[in-house]
Amino acid sequence: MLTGRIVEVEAYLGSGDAAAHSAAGCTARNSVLFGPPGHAYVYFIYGNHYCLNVSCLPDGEAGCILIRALEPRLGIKEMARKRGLAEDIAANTTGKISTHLRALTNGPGKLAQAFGITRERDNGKDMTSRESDLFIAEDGFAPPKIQVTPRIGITKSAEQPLRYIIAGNEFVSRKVLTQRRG
DNA sequence: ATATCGATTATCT
DNA sequence: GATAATCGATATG
Repeated sequence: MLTGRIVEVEAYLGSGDAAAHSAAGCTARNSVLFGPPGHAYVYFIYGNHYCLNVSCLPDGEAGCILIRALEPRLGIKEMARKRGLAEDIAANTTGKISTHLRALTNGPGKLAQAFGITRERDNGKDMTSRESDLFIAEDGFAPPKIQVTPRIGITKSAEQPLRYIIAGNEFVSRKVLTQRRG
C-alpha cells in the first residue's frame, strides 16, 4: 500500500473560474466534475503528466480540488521505483529529509507518477470509500497552520488565492517566499 | 539562487 | 492548429 499526507491543494471553482477545466461546460474529459462529489478527476497534461483532482460540489455542480503535493508515508521504495529514482536513497533512517525524498511527490505530476495514477485506470473512482483502491482518509494529523497563496502554473484567474499549503512543510511543490537570510 | 526552455499528446476550437 | 492546473535539464549571476 502506498500512502501520503496531503500537504498542498488548489481549489477550482464550479462557476466564475476561468482557470477551471469545467469553465466551458461538461465535456467527455471533465464529466466527472459534474457528477457527485468525492470522485477522482484525472487529466493528462503537456503530453507527459497526469494530475489528480477530487470532485467537490454537489451532483450537477462542477468544482474540484487539485492535489498538488504529498508527504510520502508508506511505500516509499515503491514510489521511488515508479518515479524512476534510486530506491535506497529514499530510505531515510537519518531523519533528515533528502532532496530525493522530496522529489517523490512534491508536485501534481510527480505524485501521480509515484502512485501510478493514470486517467485510464483511476478517473471516476470513488475516493470516499476505504473499499476503493484510491481514497482519502483522515490520519489524525492537525496542521499547525494553513497558508493561502495564488495558484501555480495557470494563466487565467491567476490572482485568486486558492492554493492551500501546510505552512513550513518540506514537501510543498514550491518554497513560499519566506525571509531567509537575515 | 532564479530564469528559460523543450518535450509530447489528449482535448477542444 | 492551438493549447495546457508540468517536469527536468540547462544556463546564468
